[in-house]
This record gives sequence, C-alpha cells and structure tokens, in this order.
Amino acid sequence: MAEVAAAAGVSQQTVSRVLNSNPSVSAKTRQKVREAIAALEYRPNLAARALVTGNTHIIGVLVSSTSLEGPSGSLLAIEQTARKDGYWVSMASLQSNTAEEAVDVISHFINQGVDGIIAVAQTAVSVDATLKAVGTMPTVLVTSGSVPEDCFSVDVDQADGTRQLMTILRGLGHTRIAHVSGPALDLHAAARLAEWRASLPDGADEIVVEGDWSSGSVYRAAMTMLATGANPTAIFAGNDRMALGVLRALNERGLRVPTDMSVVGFDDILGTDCAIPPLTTISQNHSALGSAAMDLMLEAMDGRPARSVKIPGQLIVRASTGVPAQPK
Amino acid sequence: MAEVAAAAGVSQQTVSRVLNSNPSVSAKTRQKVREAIAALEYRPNLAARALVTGNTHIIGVLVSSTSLEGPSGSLLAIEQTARKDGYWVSMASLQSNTAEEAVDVISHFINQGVDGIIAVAQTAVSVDATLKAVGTMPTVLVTSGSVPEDCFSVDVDQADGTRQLMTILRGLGHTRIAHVSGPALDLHAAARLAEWRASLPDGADEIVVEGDWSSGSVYRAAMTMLATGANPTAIFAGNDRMALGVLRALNERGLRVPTDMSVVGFDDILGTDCAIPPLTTISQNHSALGSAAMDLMLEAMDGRPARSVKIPGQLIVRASTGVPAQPK
DNA sequence: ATATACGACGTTAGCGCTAACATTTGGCTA
DNA sequence: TAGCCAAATGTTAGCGCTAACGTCGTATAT
Repeated sequence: MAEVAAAAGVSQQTVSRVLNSNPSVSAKTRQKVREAIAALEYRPNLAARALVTGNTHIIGVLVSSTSLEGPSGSLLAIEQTARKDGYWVSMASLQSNTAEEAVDVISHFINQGVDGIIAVAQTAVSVDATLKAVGTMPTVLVTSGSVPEDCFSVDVDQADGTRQLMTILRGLGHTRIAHVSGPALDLHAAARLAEWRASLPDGADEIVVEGDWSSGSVYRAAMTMLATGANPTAIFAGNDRMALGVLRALNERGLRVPTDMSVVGFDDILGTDCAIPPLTTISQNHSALGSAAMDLMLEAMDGRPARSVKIPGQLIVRASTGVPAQPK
Repeated sequence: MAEVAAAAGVSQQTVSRVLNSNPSVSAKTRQKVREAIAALEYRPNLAARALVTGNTHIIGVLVSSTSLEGPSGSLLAIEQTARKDGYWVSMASLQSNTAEEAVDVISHFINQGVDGIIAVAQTAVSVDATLKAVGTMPTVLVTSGSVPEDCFSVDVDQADGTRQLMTILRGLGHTRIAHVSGPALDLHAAARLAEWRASLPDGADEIVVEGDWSSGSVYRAAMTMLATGANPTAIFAGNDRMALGVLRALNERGLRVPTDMSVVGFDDILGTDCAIPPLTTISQNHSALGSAAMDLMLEAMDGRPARSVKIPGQLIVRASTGVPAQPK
C-alpha cells in the first residue's frame, strides 16, 4: 500500500480512502490512485483491515450434512445472497450431529471474527448447542424447531406445506392417509408428522411408519405396511426420496398410482417430475429462504428485535394424486 | 492476550507459545497459562495471527452451482476433509458461469489471504478463468476437463465409469446403445460422450440426443427419439436425473425396462435405488474425491510437482439392465 | 573454577491497515 | 486584504499477534 501511495504521490491514508470510497477525495487524486493500484497490481490485505476495523464481512454458515438436498440447497442460496450483499461465507458441515462439533465450529467462527452466524439446524441438539455457543454474536437459525423469542429464525413453512398436501388429498376424497415420517429426532420430520396428525379427519386411524429420509429404508417399511392390511388410500411421505421408495413398493405389489393409491412427497427435489408417476409435492423455495436468512442477518447485525420468518412452500400437483378407487 | 499474560504472570510471548504448542514452555507455566485462558474466556484473534504469519489456514473453494448434486457433494466432502487437516473453508458458488464472476471470487479469496484454492469447475470457461486468476497460489482443480501439465487436478474417472457401463451393456449383448448427453459445454458431459463414442461397436450408428442434465428436458427428448424409429436396445443417460426422464418416457410408451430396453445412468444420486426399476449406474465416491483434493492441496502448498488423480467410479448394477429382447 | 550449551523465558519490532486528529489549500465574504 | 470555512490531504498511533533475538539461570564438560 505504501508503494501505491508513493507511485501516486499521495499518502497511504489517501489510498485507503480511495479503497473505501471515502467521498472526500478529489476525482483527480482518485484517478491517480486507481492507476497506481492497477499498475502495481496491488491487493488489499483483508486480514489487516479486519484487525483494525473489527469486522470481516464474513458470515459463518453451519450446516448439518446428514441429509443432502435440503441443507446444501439452503447453503448455496444463502451464499449467493450473502455475496450480493457484500458478505462472504465461511462454511462448515457437521459430520456427527453432536453438540461438541457444533460448538467447535462456532467457536472457530468467532475466533475468525465473523460478523454473524447462520446455522442450518436439523435437530434440537444442534439448535441448543448453537444458541449456547454463539453468545451475543448476531445469529440466524434456519430450522423448523421452536426457538426462543429473542432469536432470529427462518424456515420453509412445514405445517403450511403439510396442510396443503392434506387439503388436496382430502379434497380428492381421501380419508385414510398414511404417513411415512423422517427420523424422529429431525425437526423437519417432527413438524411434518405433527401437522399430518393434526390434519387427519377426526377419529381416523394413525397409520405411520418411520424412515430415515432414504428411499431404501422406506421401500422396505412400505412393503411391510402394505402387507399388514392397514389399507390407506393415500400415502404422505415425509420427503420425496422416501416417496420414491413408496412408489417402488407400490409398483412391485402391483398397485397403480394414483388409481389404487395416491402418493405425495415433500421438497420437490430434482427428478421427481419424472418419477413414475410424477410426484405431487411441496416445492421449497431455497432462494427465498436464502434471501430471508440474509435479510434477518442484516437486521440482527443492526441490533433490531428478533423475528421469525416462514417461507410458504408451493404445492406442485402432478400425476401421483387422484381420486380414491371406490371400494369394490 | 495481555490480560491473560498478566493473570498468568508471564509475558505475552509465552502465552503465544502456549497457544502455538511451542515445546519450550515448561509444563507448569503451560498449565498456568491454560487456566488463565479458561478463566478469562480468552479467544485468539485469527485476523491478527494471519496478519503476522501470512497464512490463514483457510482454503477458498469455488463451485459452479449449475447442477446441484455433484458439486455440492464435492464441496461438503472437501470441507470435511479440510477441517480434519486443520483447514477451514471459505466458499463461493457461481451463479452465472462467466469468467468474470470466477475471477472476482478468486480475487477475493486472494485478498482474504487463503492458503490455497480448490475450484470445482464444470466448464472450460471456468477452468481457464481460474487458472488465469490464481497466479502462483496453490490450486487444485476438480474437473474432468484437460488441464495443463503443471496443474493439480482430481476427478471421478469419467472415461472409466463410462467404459464400465458400456462393458456391462455389451456383455449383456447390446450393440445399439443410444446416449443422452448432458449440455455440450459441460466437461463431464463431454467426457462421458467421448468415451461412449469410443466404446461403441465398430460401425455402429451414433444415436444421441442432448439434454441439460434435468429429467424434464430428457423426458421430451427421449419421447421424440423413441418416436423416430431409431431403435436402440439400451440407453446410456449422462446422469441419473436424465435417466429418470428416460425411464418415464419408456414407461409412457409402454416399453418395459429392462425387457424391451436397458437403461443406465451416472452419479448414483440418492433415490435411484428406488427408481422404477432401480437404476444401474456409476457411484461417485465424493469422500474419496474430497480427500484426494485436500491431499493434492497439501502437496501444492508444499511446492511438490503437480499431478492429477482419477477416482474410480463404482459400478452399481440394479434392475434396469438386462439382456436385449430377441428381434421378433 | 571456567567455559560451553541449552532450556525457559522476556523484549522489541513490525505485519498492513484505518480512526482520529492535524494540517494545508483554495475560494469566498466583509 | 484580512479572515474564515470547508474540502482535500497528511500524520500519528495502534489494532492483536508472532518472529527474531536477547537474557538469565542451571546443568554438563574440561
């Protein structure tokens, strides 16, 4: 920087002012400095700047990596929004979903001097660990779990999405709607399960099996369920991958979709438009979620009061849903 | 840090030595310093450390986000390996696949003082832009494109994976094997296309349609191809999502898989084990790719000579492949 | 007893930058 | 023409840390 200053015939401070777009630099000087910067291929050292200003313009983003599509979609969306707002992302994905690892990562983020932390949390454990570790750092949780009043959070509205699916199924005439849930400890799974339960017709049987988000786990579970004689007319799978497992199980048992059974999923992952048959599901608007997370981050950094945002999911109706067959 | 030194009754430098595990600190002193650190909840300022040491222990990772599964799987794998090796990841995902955006991002990484850059590049444009922008910074490319001799690179072996698929199809007796390729500018698509072409029986027709990696694009294209009377007995889709589109198109035309047509994909994305029928494909070992990328990074930082690593893909044989029907 | 070596610390300086204050310059007013 | 203001620039100090070197004391060799 000293070299640039010398080359432009000004002081270091003036170079600094040009870099920081300080208005009190004359156009002529600014021009000279710009040329010197270009000529010398000068690059500002952000570590030095961070040291003196105390902020890095870096956001730490923590994702729990257990299930791939959701969290990494959110991560990419958050990153792109952040960059548009002039922030950069330091990321870490949890391997274990232990509190310890989350705390380590957050601790590192703080040491690194991040301006804020966004945690994409799948389980109550990581929500709690995050809240303990962040201290007074501006924080936004991307989670469907319950969060304290004074905490910023954002999520795709799981309950609303579930209601949309249930509404369309009931509208078609389904009353016996089974549920294939995600892992019990997962907050998204819990939210979808709870709302499914709440949306059941009064007095309906609760036909539910638990999967681990993977299609394979559910293929086997669905085969078992179908064999037991609990005869739903529709199945609400907790995510699209599990819905694929259901579709395969139905196919192998010779049940037609939607004639013999309607199936719905959740997430609208890539490829479900070409499931056999194409799957009715809830599309998650990752980019809206990313922008919302970043908007909240800016509010948090600004010291504004905490609030929570729910992004509505969009119902995508495809061929896997239809009216139930009349009982023969 | 001065406070910690005072509390422990030692100099700042000694505290620094404890933090950096310098051996020439007596056990007793080390203990005292540790206690002072804990008592005061002292956190080292990494920006200051980076300023004086000149390295940040941060790796910049650039991913092109166009297609989701592959790059973000690699990203997560790279991050987890990096953290195991004591490095942290600063990431950016490209929205446009322009050289300009890549250069901006890399320029930022350099300003930030990253110790190295890993670029997950899908197109020749981003490979070139990356190589121009990084200068002398240690760099590893994750790409299937051709790279200069003096450049570290790693990729799942596209050609080998394609050969494995072609070998099994030919072994089953298929000679007319169509290809559904990814977008022409994509390096993975190009590599798979080239090897498919090379693996065709001599003098065979080249039946090929181009998709954009999405299942929807290919569903339509496949329908068209099937209607034209080019009658392959097997279809090699450039990725699993497009294979799903092919499966759906076949299903709607009443063709059975694998009796009337065998189908293979590439990537082994989650859910293909429950495609109808389950898909024969090549599984990409993301975690091996992540470790390899990080190993190469360490070599690059060490000034060792460049080399390229190919990670073999693993053939997963499922129900979508079988012997071709005898011509009626 | 003297020289030598080494382990265990302390002292000094500076990494590259910006905040805060000091200074200069030109333009305008009375 | 003196006086004053504001815009444009310079000067000083310090952010938190570590590299390099200096100092002290104790153990070992001669």
